[in-house]
Amino acid sequence: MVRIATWNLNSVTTRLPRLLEWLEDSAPDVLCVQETKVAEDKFPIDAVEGVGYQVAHHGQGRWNGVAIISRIGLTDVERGFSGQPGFPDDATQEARAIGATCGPLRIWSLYVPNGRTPDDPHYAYKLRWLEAVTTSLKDEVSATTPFAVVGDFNVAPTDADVWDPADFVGSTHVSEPERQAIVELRALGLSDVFPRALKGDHPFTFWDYRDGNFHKGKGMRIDFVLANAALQSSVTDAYVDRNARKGKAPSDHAPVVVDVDL
DNA sequence: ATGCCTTTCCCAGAAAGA
Repeated sequence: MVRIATWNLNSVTTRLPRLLEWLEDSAPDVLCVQETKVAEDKFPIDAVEGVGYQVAHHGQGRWNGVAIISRIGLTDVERGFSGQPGFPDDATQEARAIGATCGPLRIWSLYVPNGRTPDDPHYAYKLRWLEAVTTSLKDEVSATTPFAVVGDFNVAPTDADVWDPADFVGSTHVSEPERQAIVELRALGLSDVFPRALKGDHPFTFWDYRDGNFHKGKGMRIDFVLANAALQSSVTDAYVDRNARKGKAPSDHAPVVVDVDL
């Protein structure tokens, strides 16, 4: 069994104790993380290596930052992808994508731009970014090698992926162009590995810190695992670990866990 | 209960998140 997971940490520095605890408790073989919020060389690699993992990090100072944490090998690391747009211009690149080979698996950890509001330049950037990552990955998705694109996509693929669609009219994350961009990404031959919810009917992965949204069940499913046929056919279980959203100083995202029998 | 926002810059308050 190989356990794959993705988790937006909202600062690896602040979340380090919880990250180490979660690695020990959940024992993923490969964990992709987002929003490390530290410079490339400031990731707490020693601490993570201390619990038996290798780390590849693509970071920048204050925002963004993605990493792959693996205990089944970590080779052929790629930081960013060819044709990756930047913001506010392409000369200003952000650390939002890292790819690696972990044992039998090729995997990418993505942190898709937020978009802010539909009339914000950041929204157009988000759509360009999704189109570009799709183009870039086209040649890498093979039917036979297990392959996954995981992370924080900042898109709720359907109305069932937000607590109340009425609250999202005119917002980002649910607009048709964003959802279509995810459809196009899946059209490379990737399927959305739909997780079990550990509580309730919706496997939400994000709850805003504000207004007690977690307490009120106001979540969104914006983090997911897209798997090619070779990986999808091997899935034995998938769930959102909402317990990781509880307690003191949690991230605002919960990990998505996928077990495969390769 | 799962609890009213949190993190970064850095030391004050703005920017960002989604």
